Amino acid sequence: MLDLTPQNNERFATVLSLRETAAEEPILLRGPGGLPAKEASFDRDEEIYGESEPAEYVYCVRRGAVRTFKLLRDGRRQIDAFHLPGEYFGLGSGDSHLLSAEAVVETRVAIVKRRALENVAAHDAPTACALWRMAADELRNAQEHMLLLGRKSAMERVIAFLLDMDRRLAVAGVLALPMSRRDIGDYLGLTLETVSRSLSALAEKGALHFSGSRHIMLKDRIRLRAMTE
Amino acid sequence: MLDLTPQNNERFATVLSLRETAAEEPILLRGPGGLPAKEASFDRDEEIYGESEPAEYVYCVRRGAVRTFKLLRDGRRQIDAFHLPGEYFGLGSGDSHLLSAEAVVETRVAIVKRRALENVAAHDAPTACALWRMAADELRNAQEHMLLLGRKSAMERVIAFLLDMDRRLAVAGVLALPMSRRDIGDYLGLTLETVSRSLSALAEKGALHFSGSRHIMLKDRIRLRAMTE
DNA sequence: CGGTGAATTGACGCTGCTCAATAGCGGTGG
DNA sequence: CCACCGCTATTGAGCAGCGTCAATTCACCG
Repeated sequence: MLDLTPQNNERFATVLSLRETAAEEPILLRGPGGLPAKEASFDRDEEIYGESEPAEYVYCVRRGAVRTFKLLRDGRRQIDAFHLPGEYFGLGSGDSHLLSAEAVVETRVAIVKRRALENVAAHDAPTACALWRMAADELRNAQEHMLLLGRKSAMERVIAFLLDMDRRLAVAGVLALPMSRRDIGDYLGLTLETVSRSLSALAEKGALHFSGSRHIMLKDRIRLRAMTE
Repeated sequence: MLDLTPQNNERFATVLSLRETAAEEPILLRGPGGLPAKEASFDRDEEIYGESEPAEYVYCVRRGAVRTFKLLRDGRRQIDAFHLPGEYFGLGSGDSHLLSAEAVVETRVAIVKRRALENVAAHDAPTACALWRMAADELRNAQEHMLLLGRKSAMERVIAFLLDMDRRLAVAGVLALPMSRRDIGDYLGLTLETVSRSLSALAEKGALHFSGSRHIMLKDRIRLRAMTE
């Protein structure tokens, strides 16, 4: 399961931030207090950690994709974020995790011991500031997502999702989605059928093209953006 | 509007944290780096700051209540939090606010210059850690709220809201809500009519008693709690 | 190819929204 | 002290958007 073999000596320094504004962000774990990162691999749908488990590690996605989510007793699921290569997860400030995390596809992550990180932060202000910023960035995403979940229509939600994924992982204008329609629905507060119908309607209108159900090319991003704000 | 008259020399030190677990939390702005706090008052429905305004201050509620929210162009509103006495708001890590803030009722807040706070955090690890924790606490609230907005029924949302408010501001078992049904609806992703109907249904079943539409006494909190999880 | 899980599509129903009328509450002034 | 007024909350009727259930169809991978 957890493959903790020391893989190399590279540090988190090469992995800059939660977002592609990487270069300007504070660099977690570099410098004198920098911590050595190990790596671990997870299969598709494999659990990385469970809600309310003690939080032993902090993670950074290298390859693949991770979903973090909460469950209700009857099985309803809310995915609160997808974490893509270069993004951190698992760094709330409490002792135990508040969410569960699973690999969406075959995934490799860098890990660092949480306690070590906290020890550094406790007397190194720049590291602590970096943690603050990263938490604040996640908070901003959560706030935007609450607006989506509380007040947007199904079509608006799906368009917002497509634009976000397009920005974060499109290569040469093509979006290769790692997650299923069910995952998307559980992220957007919809059913998988509603997601599918919305995507079909957009394709029908020529707003996007499919090449296989998980490969999407958006047409006219400007107009799409105007439909979610 | 902003009454920045130095009111007294007390410091944020007396205001402990975002939550009632105050005593155990790190104390923002105490000690050598502690910053002097001024105070300001706002009328009911008065704007405290607007979305995308430069973030000049960080706030702590003294008396009253504050709502922070986002708007869509057509007027749809999502309130992402109510801030009650003792709670901080306005401390994302960016240069400009991500939300608007308004006083729900006549409200008094303590304020501190954001730049001064950042200057302290930049070389004082404990202060930076306190900021990290506060952002992480807000993030936890946001994650719980996403589950509510994405996956809970109207009745479950209203019950969750009542239990949360009961915990945070009930005195002698009675909840005196400062906000309108519309505010509650915009917080829960519902209309004011649905909120009203849910409350009436709960009163009908004897799960709560009204004494005036904004004074509520919950009956059997245990059973109510079982209805939201 | 063939099999299996994912995605699409259709029919129908329910939850919560919209629009509208009424009732209640709190403040104000005669 | 009570009558009035404006705002807030309640309640009702009808409807629509999205969920549910079910049947195909599609894509991926051996």
